[in-house]
Amino acid sequence: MPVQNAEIAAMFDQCADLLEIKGENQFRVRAYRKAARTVEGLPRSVSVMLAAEEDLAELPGIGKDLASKIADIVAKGRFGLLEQLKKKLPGDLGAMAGLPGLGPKRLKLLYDKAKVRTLDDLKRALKSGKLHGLHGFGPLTEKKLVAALEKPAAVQRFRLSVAEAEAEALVAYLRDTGKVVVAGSYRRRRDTVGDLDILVTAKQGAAVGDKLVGYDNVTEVLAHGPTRTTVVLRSGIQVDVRAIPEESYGAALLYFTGSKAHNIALRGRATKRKWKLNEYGLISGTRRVAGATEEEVYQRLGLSYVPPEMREDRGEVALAAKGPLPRLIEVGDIRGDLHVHSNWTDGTASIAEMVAAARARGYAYMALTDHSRRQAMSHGLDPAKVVRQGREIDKLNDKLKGFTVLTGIEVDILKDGDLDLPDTTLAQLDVVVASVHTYFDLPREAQTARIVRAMGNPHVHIIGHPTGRLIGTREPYDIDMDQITSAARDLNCCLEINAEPDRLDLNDLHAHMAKSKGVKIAISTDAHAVNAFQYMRYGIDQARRGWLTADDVVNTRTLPQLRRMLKR
DNA sequence: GCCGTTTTCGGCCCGACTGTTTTCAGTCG
Repeated sequence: MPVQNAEIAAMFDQCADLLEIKGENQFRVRAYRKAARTVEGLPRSVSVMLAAEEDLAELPGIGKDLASKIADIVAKGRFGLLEQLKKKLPGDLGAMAGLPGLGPKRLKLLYDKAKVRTLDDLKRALKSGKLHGLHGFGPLTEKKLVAALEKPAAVQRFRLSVAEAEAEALVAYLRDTGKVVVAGSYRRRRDTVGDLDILVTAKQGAAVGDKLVGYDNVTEVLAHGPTRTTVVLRSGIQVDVRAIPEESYGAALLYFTGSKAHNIALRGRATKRKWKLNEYGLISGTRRVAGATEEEVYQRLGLSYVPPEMREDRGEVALAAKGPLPRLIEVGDIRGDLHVHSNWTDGTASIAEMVAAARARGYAYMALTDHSRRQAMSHGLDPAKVVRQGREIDKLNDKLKGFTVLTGIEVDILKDGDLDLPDTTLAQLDVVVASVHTYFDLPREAQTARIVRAMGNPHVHIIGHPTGRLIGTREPYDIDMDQITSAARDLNCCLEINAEPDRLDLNDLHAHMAKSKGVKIAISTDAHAVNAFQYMRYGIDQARRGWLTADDVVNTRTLPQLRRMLKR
């Protein structure tokens, strides 16, 4: 099985950790980390790129040496340097590196002076008092380590929609301290958020932190200084609040929005101009060149404005240096929803109610795509029921002015890639979404072949939630997205960005991969209730993170255009 | 280990907070 980009990235990250503990040149360490991010963010797998004889050394942060190391990993499936490092530094240093207060320096000290190599070693050393007197290990550090070992901090990320609820409440609470904005991965609209980074422009910086510490939901205060305060809320989410002066608003927003890699790229450009970029502004000597707005900072760095969703150091800085970036898709570009359920199967509302909700959003059309018969639990439709539902839709359409209900189905993809309804039934429908709902654990080749086979059916227009993941509860099934997107392009089949906040599937990287091959995307809510149409914006978020424009998305089209595009 | 409209060598993002020191290193984001 070809080596995955994510595996290579993980190897480079581990390598960086070990090199750092070993005390290697920090820039060499950083080079491995940067390369890991580059490989991880590629729209195509390096195995495929190598097979096409592409030069990996042209990728940002990857030079001759790392390119040959990647080629080696792909060829052998193993990474020699990492194996050597592991031999030199046996144990479970990765797990220990996750503990608060343990960075490379203290880890090395533990390793060399106290022979601590695993979490169990550390527990014993703490208990026996072996660490007393070890440089940098005072009573408080020891206490924190003991606490962390007893109750390991759940390294959890929160779904964007969950983080949103917390963020909105906090913003309201802090509003009277100044201008409040949520930055970080939340503003970049990542599908999950690790912590909330909140920025407040306030004259009295300390007052903001004080107010945060007094928030009802705070269970722990991790840091509390004059300009920066960090707390943990009852839900477990960590909140960082930073107070900054008005004239630094733009620079601070930029800095706090990240990503870290994007910031580093920007700072590199500043350095080249003999400037310095920090959260207070773009600074030349002691003079502030820019800082009040983000636009101003980008402009002075010779860049066009980069929307937060693109700030991942995936090539957007180079693109912004060439000229204006393409206008990313917006919620207002959407003219209809192509994946909607009703109470004919597992939805909670009638077709007419769903239509009313779709019209209220200003849509021109909606495809009703209830489940097929295999979904017995949700009363999936058999061929006869499909016909009956079609008649009801016809009647409804006769009465509707300026809105069209498209007939459709979300048909199950069976184990071998066959579909759950006969072609004669599918041929009668306007929109056929084909989805996997069973056999999630097939091996990669079989799972991929199954979906490609379904796409090969000329009646299928869209593959629904292509990876099947449920964020935080179910891993995506094992498929080769490179193959899937190539097949989608060759077979002229659309892929879905399912906007349901638990799914967000395709994710941003996959959406970008699809776009880069010219595959058309449908952004759909999979609405099972009238209020679920509002999830569209989460789908738009991920589409923007995948650099999609309105042109890449089929349901930005007028109905006649859409009909033409879906034809196969 | 990467990279170059100042450079193929000598740089490499930057500041806040904490705990351990006794003026600062380490960690973190």
